[in-house]
Amino acid sequence: MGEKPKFYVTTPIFYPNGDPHIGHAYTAIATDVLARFKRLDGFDVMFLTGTDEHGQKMQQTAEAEGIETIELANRNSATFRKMVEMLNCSNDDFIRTTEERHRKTCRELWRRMEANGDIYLGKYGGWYSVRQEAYFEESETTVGEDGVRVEPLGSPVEWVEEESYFFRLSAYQEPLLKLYKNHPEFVGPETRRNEVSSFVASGLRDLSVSRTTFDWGIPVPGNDKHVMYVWVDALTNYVTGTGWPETSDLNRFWPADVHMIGKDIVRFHAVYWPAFLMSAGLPLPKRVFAHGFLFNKGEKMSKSVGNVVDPFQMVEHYGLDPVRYFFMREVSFGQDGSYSHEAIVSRINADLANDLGNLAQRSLSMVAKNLDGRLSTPQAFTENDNTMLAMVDNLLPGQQIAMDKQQIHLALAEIWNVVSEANRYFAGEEPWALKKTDPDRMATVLYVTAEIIRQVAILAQPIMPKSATKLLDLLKVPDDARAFDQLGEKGRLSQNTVINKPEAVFPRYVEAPTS
RNA sequence: CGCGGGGUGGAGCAGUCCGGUAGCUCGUCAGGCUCAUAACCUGAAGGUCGUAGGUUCAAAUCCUACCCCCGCAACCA
Repeated sequence: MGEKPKFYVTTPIFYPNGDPHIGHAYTAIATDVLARFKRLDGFDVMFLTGTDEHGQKMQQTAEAEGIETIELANRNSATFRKMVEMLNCSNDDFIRTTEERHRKTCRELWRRMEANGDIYLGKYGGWYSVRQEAYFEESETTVGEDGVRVEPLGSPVEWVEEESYFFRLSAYQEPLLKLYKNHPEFVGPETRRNEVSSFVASGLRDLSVSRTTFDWGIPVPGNDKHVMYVWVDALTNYVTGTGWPETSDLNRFWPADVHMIGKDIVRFHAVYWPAFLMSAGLPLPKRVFAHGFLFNKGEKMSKSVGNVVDPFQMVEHYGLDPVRYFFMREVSFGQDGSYSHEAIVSRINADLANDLGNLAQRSLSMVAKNLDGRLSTPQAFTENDNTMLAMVDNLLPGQQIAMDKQQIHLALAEIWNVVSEANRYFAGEEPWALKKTDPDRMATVLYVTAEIIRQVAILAQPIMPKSATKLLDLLKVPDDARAFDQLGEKGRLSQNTVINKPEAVFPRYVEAPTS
């Protein structure tokens, strides 16, 4: 037997300056879906997530709360970890940038970049916004009537000069452009690649990569006055996860196959990160995929508008699998999307309860009532049966293609297309009428339907692990027969499987009385 | 002249690169079925594809101008 191909996928590490919001959950769910899909598809998978705990904002927040920064980090990191668990993410590790292993990796990466001549000491001066944690060009700032100079978003800026190490980003313009050209799949979706590539083409300035104005970070090797710029620190986590520079059996996972990110941090992942890696002489990730933002009824969520949705509450309210399904199905992955109570309820009831849930219920309950739960095919398949079966049997290749391009919504649409077809098939065959006229034919129709449910459930596992498991349990599919190699004819439900009376797997969402 | 995305039946979207009967989901209306989670199936109504020009035998699709909406503008998924 051959070695399994490896697949390494990551979420961005979350900045635990505050509580997790729906966007964090969205990224985590999507990444989990990919990881689970690949595992079921026979890959040796590593899925990493975690928290990015350094930087001035963390230090300031802690000061404001009157606690040690590490206490804040511990507390908030734990909340993010809880969120990931609550979402039933199958991450293999949860990294914290305050861990010793990460410090080691960062410092080694820095040394490599330095040894390669890409790090030099200089002076950085500019209009600095504490709130944005960023410098601005003087031309970007304006002086208000109160005499206070502010950046475009309105936070006050002050003139700051500090000694800083710089990374010779300018030297990587050509290599980066070549990367985008030779590996167009490096950044997805395409619109993001165009953005990145035109940004790089417009010229790159060297990047300030250290700070002396605070100390909550990883010290620069050989100069303790400086701590590393948070993005050098944060991005490196992906390598830390594979044990580098120590020799480890995890080393095999680098380079990452996909970095899943939100569109706001494309530049860091698609420009800075590959540049850092080239400098340090490490292989580059295969792909960076940026998804869009989620809007609450079309409005950007923000604390001031008060439409921020807490993922814990959302899942509490609708249930985890419905939420996972909703986000993966509703929005074209990669584009911005919108969510609302109405849209969620509609998806839950139409797709889950009515289409898939009810298909299982209507067919399996007939098996329980009329066949003592026994699945069998007393007759040869008709043309209809074969057409229907062929449709499910052939789902996998399309799923693989869609998932490799992170087109999760398309993968789901294809599955549900089969579910709809199965409902049509069922209605057309009228097994309830066959009960009286041709019981053998009825049994065959029910078997075919059960077989469709089996395969749909197997394919739905990445999206809705718990619910899909329930369906497979109902069908008495053995635990070791639930991977994708069991799809198609090979894994057909065994004759004379005896199932129990089915229970509803996807209940309808019923609006609570408003009073 | 900052950059980008978008304006398609009541709602949300696909189609636009590679012109040629305008498609999907939800909703609405009518019918069917009764196995099932008041679910399922069939059919129908409903769009001058933002506006105005142009190219063409033919434009949602290409070109020009304009209007409107929404994001972003070096560190918030």
